[in-house]
Amino acid sequence: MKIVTWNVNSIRTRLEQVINWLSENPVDVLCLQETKVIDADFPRSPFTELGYHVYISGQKAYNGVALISRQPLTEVSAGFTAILPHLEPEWDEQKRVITGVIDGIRIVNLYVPNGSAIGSEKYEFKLRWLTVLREYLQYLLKSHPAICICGDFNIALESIDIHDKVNPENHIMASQAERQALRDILELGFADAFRKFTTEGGHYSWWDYRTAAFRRNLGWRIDHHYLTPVLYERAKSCIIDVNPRKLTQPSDHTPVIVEIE
Amino acid sequence: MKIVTWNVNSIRTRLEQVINWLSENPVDVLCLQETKVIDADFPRSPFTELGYHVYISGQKAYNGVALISRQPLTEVSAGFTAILPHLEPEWDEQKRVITGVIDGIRIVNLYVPNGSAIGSEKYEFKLRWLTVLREYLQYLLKSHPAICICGDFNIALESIDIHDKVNPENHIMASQAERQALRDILELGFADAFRKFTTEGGHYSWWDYRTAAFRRNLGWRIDHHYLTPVLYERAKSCIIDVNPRKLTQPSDHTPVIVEIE
DNA sequence: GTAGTGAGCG
DNA sequence: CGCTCACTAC
Repeated sequence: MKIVTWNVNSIRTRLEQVINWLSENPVDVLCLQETKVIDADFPRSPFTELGYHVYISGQKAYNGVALISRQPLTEVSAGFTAILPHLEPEWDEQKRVITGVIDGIRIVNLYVPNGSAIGSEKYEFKLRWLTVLREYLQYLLKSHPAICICGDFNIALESIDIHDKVNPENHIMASQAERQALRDILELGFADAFRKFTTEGGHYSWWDYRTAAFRRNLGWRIDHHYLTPVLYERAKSCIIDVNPRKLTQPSDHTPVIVEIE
Repeated sequence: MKIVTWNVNSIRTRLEQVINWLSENPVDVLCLQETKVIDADFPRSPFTELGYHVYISGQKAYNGVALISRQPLTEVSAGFTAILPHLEPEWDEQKRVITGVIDGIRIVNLYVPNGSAIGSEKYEFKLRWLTVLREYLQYLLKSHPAICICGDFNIALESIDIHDKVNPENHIMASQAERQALRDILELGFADAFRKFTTEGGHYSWWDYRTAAFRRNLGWRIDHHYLTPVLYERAKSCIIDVNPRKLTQPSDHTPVIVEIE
């Protein structure tokens, strides 16, 4: 089974590229982030016409996540509060979480807040959001030994995940507090699928639109699959497909594909 | 000699279509309207690389005219005040007029104000603008017997120039006052090149983007070539090329080509 | 419906 | 840089 994460930066703008890619890469589950569209306007039919099932949680202009699955998913839910009813409903105003189960694997598709700048209000929100995510995953782990969390984490855990033109410690997406918050989550029992197969640096999944970052390969690896041990064992490959980033009018992110046997 | 008028509705958005058309139709002079770009940002090189000379008068966001000529033009000037220095400079704030001479023919490329709605302030401006245009042409006629005025006139003179789903008299671009203002200009000594060759209706140069007007052929003939007698005699054809309007992301106008022997 | 602008975001 | 929105124009 192939599970893909791809921040498409507007599904309406990127629809043709996503459909072309999916036609050539008929993966099992495609996890999209930053769809930037309300559910009523999500372009479902191009996916259903390819034989996929579509599960979405979107809003106007910002955020938005989607699960596109060849087989129907079960136990689909959007947001934190579906799993953690005690939470304030405000935690689900931003559409950043959707989950479903396929073949006994719970897939959690995430769009982690960007955080803007270290110390900003949005930064503090990002850190709080990650503590809620930890609680959410902790709950899911009670009933699901096989969990794949994937998405745009907006965090690079190690310096080899970032080009060397940047001082990680002082940069959003690489600060101590962000990395620690993510490590606290992984300590629940998740491992980075990509690092099972690739130990060297220089592999990135996002390049800033500005400063010709892609041409100069000034990238970051911030799109991840984190697997519980039973799945990590079964992981057969984890590949970043750089090609979509080379197209004209690309997303700033490119797809990452994990294959689980 | 072939002289073309084409309201391109943004030369930056339409550049590829215009260049493709010009490559396949290597006309002598291409008169563009609604270029919607300041002179510094006009895409000159695609035209110069085809061997054309470029003369422009543009502004930000609105209006803008250009003369694209295979041979260099002489006596090029933009605006009314270059010819009528007594006018208030405000008359040239909107970039709607450019003229130049080739082979003894003075070409006047116009983007007549749209007028918005009958009775509006913009409507009154359109009518006043047409009286200034009359004065401008009257002056030019003193020294040039061979004049071709062409462009987007935003006026359909006869009911056969408009599809029949509209009540002309009450419609902007067809009101009595607009038609009379244009007739007052033509009485200086200009004749409609298109009507030398085609007497029947149903030939249009503009279709509203809205209401699927092109598919239903609900068009207007508002892009014209008006010729002084010496040129009218020499006119060999006047053709509306509907094909560019059929492309994806077209201008709402399509080119009109007059051939002068 | 399809251009343009400017602001907000990342 | 490239996406959103809300606005304006035609």
